[in-house]
Amino acid sequence: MEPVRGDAPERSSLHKPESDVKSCPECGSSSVVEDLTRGERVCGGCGLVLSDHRIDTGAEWRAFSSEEADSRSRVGAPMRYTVHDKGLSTVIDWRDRDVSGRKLSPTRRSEIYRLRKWQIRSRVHSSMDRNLAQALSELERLASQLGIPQPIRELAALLYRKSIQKKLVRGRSIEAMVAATLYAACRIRQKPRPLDEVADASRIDKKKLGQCYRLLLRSLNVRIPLSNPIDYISRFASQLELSSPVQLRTVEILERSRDMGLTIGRDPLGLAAAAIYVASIMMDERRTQREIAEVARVTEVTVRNRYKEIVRKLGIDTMSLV
DNA sequence: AAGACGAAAGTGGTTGA
DNA sequence: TCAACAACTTTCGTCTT
Repeated sequence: MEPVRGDAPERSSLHKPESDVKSCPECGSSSVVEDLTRGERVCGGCGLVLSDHRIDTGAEWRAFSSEEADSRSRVGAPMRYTVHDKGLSTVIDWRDRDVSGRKLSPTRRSEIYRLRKWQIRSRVHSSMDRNLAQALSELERLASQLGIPQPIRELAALLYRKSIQKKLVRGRSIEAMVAATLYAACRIRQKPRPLDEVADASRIDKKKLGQCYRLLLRSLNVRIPLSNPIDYISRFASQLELSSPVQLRTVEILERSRDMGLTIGRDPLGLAAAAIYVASIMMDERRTQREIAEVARVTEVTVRNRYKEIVRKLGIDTMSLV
């Protein structure tokens, strides 16, 4: 397989273990081999692929000798959108000496002094950068509270930069726009979080957040498809401590429901919740409507309505459920 | 007593005149 | 800009396990 570079969306697969596993779930071996050229992490014991589609952070060129490697290498930290100057800063330090340690001439010295002054001013003192610096720290706070991985944070930061350029932030709270970009980034990467969850973690109410999110979609011309209920399953299932057979059955139910046209115009969260409810009963790991409604952030009524439809249309025997 | 059920009224967003 | 509309929520009384 070709290594994946750039920001190719990673498709979540139910059985793919999280990428930061320390030991192999299959044989227990703790030797994990990174195969960067193939973008995979492989168990050294049994060869099980622990995660694939990893982003290759290595160089995009090949070198055939160490001299060639040296000459081609470009030094510096990787560019990041979550640092307000993209991490590309070169800082002029305070010593009045050049690289070889000699004292600078007076004219050179005043020149350096001037450069340093303007570097400091231009970095933090322009209003856009001040806004950005504040927004990015809020982004970090929010993202870590929600447990959102770095690549998604980077995407959110990129979206925020774009919305500053489009002057979307003016007249709106920074927090609201940050929350909206984070919510959007999660959905783009197919790891959606309920809007309520993001709203709770920030100090923004759901309504404002929704407004900012829609504004973002319209102004940046990004087309984000409806979230897929399946993308919620593994998170909800683990919150409810449901086994993986239940998750599998849930996915099955969702796929059949989609084929029967039960999903159009329905809230993906409600569908996910209802499918989990049905599957949990079928697999004899019953959870109450209330418990499920709570993690999916919908009401019991919605769970009920969806699950009734599913049972009726898919011809699931109600008796076998009880 | 907890969970499930379903009716009725309220909410916020979308659509189309 | 406004009304109709679909989906979801809130609330509440009743039935079931």
